[in-house]
Amino acid sequence: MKVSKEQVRENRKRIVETASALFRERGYDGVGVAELMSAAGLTHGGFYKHFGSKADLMSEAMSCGFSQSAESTQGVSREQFVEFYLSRQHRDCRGNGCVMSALAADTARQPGLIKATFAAGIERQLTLLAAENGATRADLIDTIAHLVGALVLSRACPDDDPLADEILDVCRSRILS
Amino acid sequence: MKVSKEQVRENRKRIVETASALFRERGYDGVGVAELMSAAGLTHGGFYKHFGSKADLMSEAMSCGFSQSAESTQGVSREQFVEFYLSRQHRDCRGNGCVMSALAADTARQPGLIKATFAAGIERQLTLLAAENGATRADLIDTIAHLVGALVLSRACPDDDPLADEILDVCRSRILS
DNA sequence: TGTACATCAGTGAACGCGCGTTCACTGATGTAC
DNA sequence: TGTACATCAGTGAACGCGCGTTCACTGATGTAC
Repeated sequence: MKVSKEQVRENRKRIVETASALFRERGYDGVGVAELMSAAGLTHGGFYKHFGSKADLMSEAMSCGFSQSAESTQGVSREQFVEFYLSRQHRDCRGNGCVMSALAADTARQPGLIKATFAAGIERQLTLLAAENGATRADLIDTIAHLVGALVLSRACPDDDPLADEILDVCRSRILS
Repeated sequence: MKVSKEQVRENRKRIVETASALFRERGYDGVGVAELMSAAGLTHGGFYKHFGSKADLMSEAMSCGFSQSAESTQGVSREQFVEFYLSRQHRDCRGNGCVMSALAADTARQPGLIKATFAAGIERQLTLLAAENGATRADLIDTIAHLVGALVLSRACPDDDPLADEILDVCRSRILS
C-alpha cells in the first residue's frame, strides 16, 4: 500500500518528533526502533525506508530537539530563560525539555556524527541567546554549563529527596544574582 | 573449586572496582555482566554468587566511585579541585573520574535505589569539600553543579572541536574568579 | 593431628527475550501513453 | 481524459546476536569428628 508524498513527509516528521521526545526521556539505549515506530503509529519494518540506521535517526531527532528549544527561546530574556530552565516543570518533563541536559552524557559515548550534531546544537543555542540578550559568548557558555549541571544533578536525585529542589533553588538564585 | 574466604573477598572487591570504572566509561547499558566479569578475571556464571542483580552491582559500583573521589579530594584546596575537575585529563579519562559527571544522566533513568545512592554520594562530596575549605553548603552545591555541567558538555563535543576546550577554559576562569 | 565430608565460589552451557536490521510481499499512488 | 503499469512506503515475519539470568556440575576450602 503505497502512500501519498505528503503522507510520507508527515510520517517521517512524526517519527523524528516522536523519537526526539522519547530519546530525551529515556536515552538512546532506552528506546527501541519497534517501540519508536509504534509510538509514531507505524510498524517497525518501514523504519529503514526513512533512515539508514537508528544512529541516523538519533542525529536527526537531536537536531529536531534543538530546533524546538530555539523556538521556545525566541524573545525570552536571560532571567526568564534561567527561571524556566531550573523550574521543577522542566526537570520533571524531559521529553519536551532541553536536549543538552537530557542527552549530553549519552552523546559523549556516541560516534562522531552524533557528537558533531550536539556541538552544532550548542552553537545554535549560543547564537540565539546572544541575539536575545547582549551577553558575551563566554558569559553564555558559562551560564549554560551552570544550568545544565544543576538540572542534571537535580534529575539524578530521588523524587522525594529535598536535595533535588535545593540544587535548583541554590543555582537559580546564584545565576540570577 | 571452592576458593578461600580471603580470595572471595578479593574477587568481590575486584568486580566492584572494575565495574565502577567501566560503568563510568560506558554507562550502565554500555557494559554487560559477562564483559564485566571477564574484565575482573572471572567468568560470568559466578556473578550471582556475589550480587542479586546487575542493578545491585551498579549501586555498589557507584558508592565505590564516590569513595575513590573522596580519597583523592582529601587535602585539596578549592582551587586545586576546580583545576583538576576541569582539566583535559579528567575530561578524557572518565573511568577514574567523577561519578557525578559520568553517571548523573544514567542515574536519572534508574530506579530509586540507584538514585538514592547517587544523592548520598553528592552529600558525601559536599561534606568532604566543606571540611577541606570553609565554604557554605550553598556555595558548594553551586560550584559542583557548575563543574558537572561544564565537564558533561565538554565531553559531548567531538574530540577535535575547539568548543570542547573552550567550555572548560571559560568555566574554569569564571569559577575561580 | 588426621580423616571424612559438607560447603559454596567459580565454571561454562543453556534459557528466554528484545534488540537492530533484512526481506518478500502488498496495494494505493503517481506516471507514461 | 482514461487506461495500464511501475513505484515504493508500509507490513509483519524472520534473521543473528548479545543481553541478564539460571543451572548442574566441579573441586579446593573449611569444618566436624
